Amino acid sequence: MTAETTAETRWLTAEEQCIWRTFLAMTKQLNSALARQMQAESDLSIADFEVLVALTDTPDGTVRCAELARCLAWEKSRLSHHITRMQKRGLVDKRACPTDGRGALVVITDRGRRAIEQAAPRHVETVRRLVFDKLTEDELTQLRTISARILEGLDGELPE
Amino acid sequence: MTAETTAETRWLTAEEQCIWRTFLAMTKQLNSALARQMQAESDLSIADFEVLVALTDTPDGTVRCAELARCLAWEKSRLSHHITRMQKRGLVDKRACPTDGRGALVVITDRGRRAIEQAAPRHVETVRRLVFDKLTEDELTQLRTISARILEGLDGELPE
DNA sequence: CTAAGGTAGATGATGTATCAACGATTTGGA
DNA sequence: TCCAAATCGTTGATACATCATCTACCTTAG
Repeated sequence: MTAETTAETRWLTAEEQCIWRTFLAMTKQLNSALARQMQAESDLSIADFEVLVALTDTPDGTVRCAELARCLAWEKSRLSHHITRMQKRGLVDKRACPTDGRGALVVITDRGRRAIEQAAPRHVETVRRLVFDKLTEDELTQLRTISARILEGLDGELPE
Repeated sequence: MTAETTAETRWLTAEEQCIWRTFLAMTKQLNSALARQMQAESDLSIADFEVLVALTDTPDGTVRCAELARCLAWEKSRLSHHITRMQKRGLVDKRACPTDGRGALVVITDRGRRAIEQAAPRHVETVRRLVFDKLTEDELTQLRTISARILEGLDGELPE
């Protein structure tokens, strides 16, 4: 219908389609399962968990918004909205930054600390059960190699 | 801090953490890259694409809502909302089901057909470039084995 | 010192996913 | 035959991600 300016499409073979569909189903269902588990057992989303992990990685549980956005690879807007919601739930708090009048500091609250201390072991246990316990040593090595190689090629595909 | 009712947590070793983080980063960035490509080149989301693929898999481009929801593994509510939006964009249409008064049929429109015929080759090309071209034959086989094994264990983790 | 340009974060609008509740219809068993 | 239960799809509420835009503040060239 439209002119093919590039070469003929290299469609996937039946074999390749099967691999691709299996891989997609696995990643999708694994993410769902991890999210469900954390929501059900700890009342946190994966995003909440990531924020809390980043905060507990520092000695005082305090991180600049910009730094947090960078290390989570989130848009600053997404972070801002998310922190607002987490603040309403009492998991984090916000403070003015003493060294930069534009800045804001995110601080983990006691409630936030209790939440992640309860969530972390259960999350790790789930990851172990669903992934690490299922694979042999060799397969884990293969998974790392494969993931790293694909990831490498994605660096050139950044959002502009 | 809280009583450990289960055994000690089997935390991930540094090695395991590295594998896990690499795997998570890969799947996340791969999904983003695929979504961005389809949005930029074909003005479709991955979800739109999946719906259109399911519709073109039938001879008349018509599928019952319930069947569509089942084969996409979507909630019926999500499908309903999504189809409404796709209908507004002229990609699909809805009809009453002649054999079941409760039912609804989703039909692909000419515009929807043109959209997927343009999108499909570009999507396949991207999948090839980002994944299949990056891996050896052996690695593809390994990826299938690994994905299948993890997926198998997830069947028991269905949403209730 | 001041004006220009950059950076930090907040906000509102839009599109999307999930959940609970609902009305309509079909189905299966008494 | 008739009613209760199950199924089908829709709707509204809520939560989340992204985009464009905005304000406040910092930095630096002049």
